[in-house]
Amino acid sequence: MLQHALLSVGCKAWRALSCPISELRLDLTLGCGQTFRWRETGDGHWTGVMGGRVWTLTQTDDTLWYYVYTNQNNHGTGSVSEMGSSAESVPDKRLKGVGSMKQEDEEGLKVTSVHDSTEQELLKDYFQLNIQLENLYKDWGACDDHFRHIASIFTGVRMLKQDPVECLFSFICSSNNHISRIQGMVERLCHTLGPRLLTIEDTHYHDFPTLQVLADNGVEACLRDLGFGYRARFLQQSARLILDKHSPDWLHQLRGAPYEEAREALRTLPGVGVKVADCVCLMSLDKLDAVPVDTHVWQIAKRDYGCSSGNGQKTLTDKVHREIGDFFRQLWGPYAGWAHSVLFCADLKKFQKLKERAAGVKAEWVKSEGDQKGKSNSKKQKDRLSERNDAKGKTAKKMKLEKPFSRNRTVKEEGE
DNA sequence: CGTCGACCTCC
DNA sequence: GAGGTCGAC
Repeated sequence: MLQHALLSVGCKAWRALSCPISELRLDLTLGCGQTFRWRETGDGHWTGVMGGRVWTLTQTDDTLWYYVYTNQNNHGTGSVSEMGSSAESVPDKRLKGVGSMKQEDEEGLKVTSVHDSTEQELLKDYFQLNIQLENLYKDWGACDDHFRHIASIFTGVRMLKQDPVECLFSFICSSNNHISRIQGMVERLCHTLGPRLLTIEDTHYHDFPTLQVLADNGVEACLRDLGFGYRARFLQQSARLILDKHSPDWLHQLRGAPYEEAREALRTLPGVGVKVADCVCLMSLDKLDAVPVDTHVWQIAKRDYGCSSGNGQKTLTDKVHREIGDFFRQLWGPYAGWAHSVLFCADLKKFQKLKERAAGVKAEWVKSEGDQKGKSNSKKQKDRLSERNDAKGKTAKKMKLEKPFSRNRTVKEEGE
């Protein structure tokens, strides 16, 4: 039976990609709620489906290791593609020890020559490794002290370039929901409607369902049975609308459209409001400056940046969405969506333990530098904002920066 | 342009 | 109530 790969057991079967930990942290990047398809199947080992293949990823200091499974030993249906069959049985042999390692090496090389470059490119593309995260962190932190201190702990948080179909339909599921439940829903969605790829240790790995399958009339009832609630209809109707009024690759084509245009196009789909549209733009359509504003991001803007947009309001109106988004775009620039994900990640409950370290670092810093530094910080931030205002020909009136950067804020207790 | 209730299910 | 959207005031 196929088993989840472990680097320590069969490292010769793994392939390596040079990638320092500062450029990518798998735990944060795969666990921050931008994708719902990866699980930690071993210590620091993440297994999931991407590009129609099943992968296990792990990393050491300067290396991203990846293992691509093949369908040999698959106990599922015969509908699995034959792609990669030349690598059959490599996983099992690797995991059984060192006895036949020599032969496996040769086999591994053969496999590598056929698939390695494609799969490596797939991985580079998915993690967008051509974009230098360290440089971006420096830019964002240069005029934003809050960011800099959070970022000193939350390194390597990067945006994935996801498949637009998977991204859209996953985020339609996200309304009124938290990450763990969305994960369960997406898992059931794929298990029920997506083609099976292979089975590892009794876990079935499926690809994401196609638009054609999602658009079927029976899908709503099916998904309601699976606990999707009112989102079941949104999913089916959105798929239907895309196929009827547009085309199967309409979503992909939105990669070539300007941000505003793509955003408005997505909003014509049922179940897609501003927040979901921004998520899809940022996470699958290359809109680097799309900032998805939800209640958490709103809290961050108010609590950590003294942003007063929507103060005294109960709900997130379109106007507040726009103002918060503009606020962060002014602050961070063209990669604002990427920067936002770092703070968003740091606000998640499951990463609070890490954040306490950040708070400690910050406390020491405040202690050693004193209040003067804090004051000049907020000045620096305002300078930066007005610079951007000037550059874009906008008035300072648009900015909602009220109070200076608060240095003694409490660690957030709630949230996912 | 902003508020309100409803929509599903889970904790 | 929840990381939201929709339709009606």
